[in-house]
Amino acid sequence: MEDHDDKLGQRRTSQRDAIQQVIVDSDGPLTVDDIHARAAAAVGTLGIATVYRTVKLLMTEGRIHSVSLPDQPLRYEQADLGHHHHFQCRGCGQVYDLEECPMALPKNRELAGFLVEDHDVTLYGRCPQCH
Amino acid sequence: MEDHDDKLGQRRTSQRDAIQQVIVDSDGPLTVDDIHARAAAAVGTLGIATVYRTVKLLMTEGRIHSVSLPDQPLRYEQADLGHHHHFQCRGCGQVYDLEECPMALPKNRELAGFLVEDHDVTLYGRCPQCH
DNA sequence: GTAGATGCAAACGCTTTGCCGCTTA
DNA sequence: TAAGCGGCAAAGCGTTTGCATCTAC
Repeated sequence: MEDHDDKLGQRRTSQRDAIQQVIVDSDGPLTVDDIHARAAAAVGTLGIATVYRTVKLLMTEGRIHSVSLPDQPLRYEQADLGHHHHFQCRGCGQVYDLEECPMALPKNRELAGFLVEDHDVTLYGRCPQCH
Repeated sequence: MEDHDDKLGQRRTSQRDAIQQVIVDSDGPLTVDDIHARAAAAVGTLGIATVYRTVKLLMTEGRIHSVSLPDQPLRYEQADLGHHHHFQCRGCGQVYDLEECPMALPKNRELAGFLVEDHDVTLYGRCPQCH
């Protein structure tokens, strides 16, 4: 509730505030369309190009990360969530953040000759509402 | 070395043979451009549209799967590889298949209220050649 | 007042599709 | 020889960019 109060770019605008707020308030990564739809409700007009530009700006400033799931548009989430993974519900399609890390592999270990520095895990199944 | 001898679609052509062969011979998932470049070497002319059409056909017939990595074009690999995961080298960018599954989570277990049916893991680091 | 930000529409790049000639069976 | 298939070029679609207007500072 603090970091996104910093000025983004040179000027603070209601559009950028709204976009950052939407991302901070979400409990999972959002697509550009998600962000656009939610932020548009908070500001009067919001062009999709502004969302793309702001997302790109947030990316280059390192405030958000992209999250990719197979055959789906990129999603974005704040960068300071720490180590976590994602769960996509096969019922409603929503993507949630998960705190637990179900990986048995410590960092910087070797696996079959490959030096593993990092990992990405996506789980699929049913969210509490859908099962 | 057997399955792709089955006829794909109604007629067998050198282009489709080449595309299937490239996918079978690879030791990791390939992008459309990868497939195009490698298969073009085997046939005289090969339009990129043919690769897209053949990949889509292979997908709908369930012979290949798509593999997505963040901020990168989709890759494709044969479907009958069994449970496995992927490793991307941060040196050369190549994606490899890994036999071992470093997941500590059994199927159909609950995690924080979510019923986990399946998972996807991507590891990042250095391949044998790059470290 | 001035430079940065927005919105609109045009441009762009990757993927898909239409069309016609070629090739397989 | 008939219909599937491939190549080419046009169309689509999501994302980016140019430009004129607006606005934060």
